[in-house]
Amino acid sequence: MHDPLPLFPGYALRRAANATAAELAGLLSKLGLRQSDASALILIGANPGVTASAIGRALDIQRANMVPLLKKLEDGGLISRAPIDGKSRGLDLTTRGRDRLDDARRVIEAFEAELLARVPAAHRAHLLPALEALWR
Amino acid sequence: MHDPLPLFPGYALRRAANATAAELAGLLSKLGLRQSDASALILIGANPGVTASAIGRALDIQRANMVPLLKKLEDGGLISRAPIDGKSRGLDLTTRGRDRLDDARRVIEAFEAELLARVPAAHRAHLLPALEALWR
DNA sequence: AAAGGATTGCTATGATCAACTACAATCTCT
DNA sequence: AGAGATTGTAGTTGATCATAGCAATCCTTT
Repeated sequence: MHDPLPLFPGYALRRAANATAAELAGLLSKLGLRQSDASALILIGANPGVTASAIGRALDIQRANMVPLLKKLEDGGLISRAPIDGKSRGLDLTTRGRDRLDDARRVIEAFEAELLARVPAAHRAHLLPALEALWR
Repeated sequence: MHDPLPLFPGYALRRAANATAAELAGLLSKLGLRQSDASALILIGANPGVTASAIGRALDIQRANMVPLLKKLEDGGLISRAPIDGKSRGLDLTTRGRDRLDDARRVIEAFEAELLARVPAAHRAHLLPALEALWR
């Protein structure tokens, strides 16, 4: 069957993203995390006391959709919230959350390394700059 | 706010794919098409008489989910189905479907060209090969 | 030619995810 | 003090995708 689609960079981009996202999701699910969970943990770990809104902005997740995400993390004992002022609450990792983040980071970094290894050496260094140009 | 995520190629890949997919979806919606619709039209146009299952395999869409997709295209008068044998039906573009495909192709090709133009020339030629290595 | 297994198209259902609206409380700027 | 923006939350909706099951048909092997 003749299939011209893979020649479109945009199509290849979507297929590659879907395929790799599915792989990573499978790995993270063993830790009980989705990608958005892991991303949030990473950001909270790197920015103790950050607000839910700020995380949402960084990850392009609507404020409203942060609610169930953070609730799950809190219910799982991974994060805690402490009032900053009357309306904002700062997010922090619990000890448990820090451990889980360490696990997730190991999984993610191994996976990212494996991704790069798939790319022929001649193209490898160009991937990230090219993607950033598309995104930002 | 400190955000280490964009340094991960896999993360940049997902963000770039989401951003560009949203842009393309906006363009195609003016034609009343989603990406999967347009992809199906392209494949049917390139392979007259192809079956629904074959399209699904090429696009990684489950057999069951092809049903409403093709139904919409047929209801819109873009494709027709003719029995191949007792159980398979061959898909073809109607005149209307061919016209719509031409429109879609123009939109997509202009968009793909614009995508490539965003990528600095030094990286441009490396993008497609790198993506294919990740995907296949 | 008969039979077992695979394929096709379809129905129906459920899970998941993200977008949206709306709202009250609070902050910030002038 | 007041206007406008921001924060967190609830609730709803729509789109997408996976799954399981089914009847009809096909293909291959014996």
